[in-house]
Amino acid sequence: MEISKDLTAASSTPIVLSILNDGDSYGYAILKRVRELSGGEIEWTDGMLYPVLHRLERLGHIKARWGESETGRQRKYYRITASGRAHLDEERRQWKVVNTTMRGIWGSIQVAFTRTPPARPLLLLAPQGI
Amino acid sequence: MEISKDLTAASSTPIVLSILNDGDSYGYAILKRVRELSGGEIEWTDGMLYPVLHRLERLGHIKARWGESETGRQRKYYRITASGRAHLDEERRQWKVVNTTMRGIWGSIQVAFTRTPPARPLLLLAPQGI
DNA sequence: TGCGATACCTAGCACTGTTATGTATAATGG
DNA sequence: CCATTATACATAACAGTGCTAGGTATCGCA
Repeated sequence: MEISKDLTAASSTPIVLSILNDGDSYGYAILKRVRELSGGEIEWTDGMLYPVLHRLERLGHIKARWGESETGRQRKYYRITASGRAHLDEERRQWKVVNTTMRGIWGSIQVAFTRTPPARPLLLLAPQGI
Repeated sequence: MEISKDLTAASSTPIVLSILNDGDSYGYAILKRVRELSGGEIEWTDGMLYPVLHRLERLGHIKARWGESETGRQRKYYRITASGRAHLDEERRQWKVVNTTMRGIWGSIQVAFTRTPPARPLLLLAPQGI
């Protein structure tokens, strides 16, 4: 499926950070991982990904190091930083706000399934004050 | 909450089309509706909204007509077109693909909460090897 | 009279994905 | 042995778009 430019722009950073948050990776592998995670629906180009990686590195959200594959190929591995994790958290919060808002407009179907918490939980594992 | 530029760009079109899909409206009212729908989290500026409306009109997704408020103020009302509804459907599909993908990565970070209870929970406070 | 809310509009800036192109190596198939 | 594909990284020019900052105007209220 073709994803619009704007949606790609909005999702590329949190997706890359999320992938790196699961473990170090490199450009080509990230492209394949995105395709895999989306069930083949999202197809990124390398010309779009590399500038994203360079920008994230410039901002200090990820750090690069050169490494070698089993076959001897040079690879540039990226690792998420503490700053990157904080940024990812912020992006996730924003994404959820927007997603919730949009689903609110779309979904007259969606029923809020709020459940009143029990007045007295069966197990008081962490009482306040401790 | 501050929503990033990219996320705003990606969500502005489907949000505007969704609001107009619920009924005709005009610029200033759309701004208030977005704030209301998001629970006050999304604050659009008019300088951002009007170009969006003009673009959607140029693309044929909405149609404008001048009207009058109860007080005699001039208002530019917008109505969604058939083309606009089709575009909205397409945007929703894309949004869902991306959202599902992102939730997939985020979910993998969290610990899976399987129904299978631990064999001896009380005694497994420390993993083997300690 | 002054102020905030209502109601619309636009120019220039900065950022970013797309497209196209370049470089190089390893594996595969004929 | 050679051609093709996959792997692996990089950048320049282009086009689209929100943001900032500014402008115009009416209405209700104190």
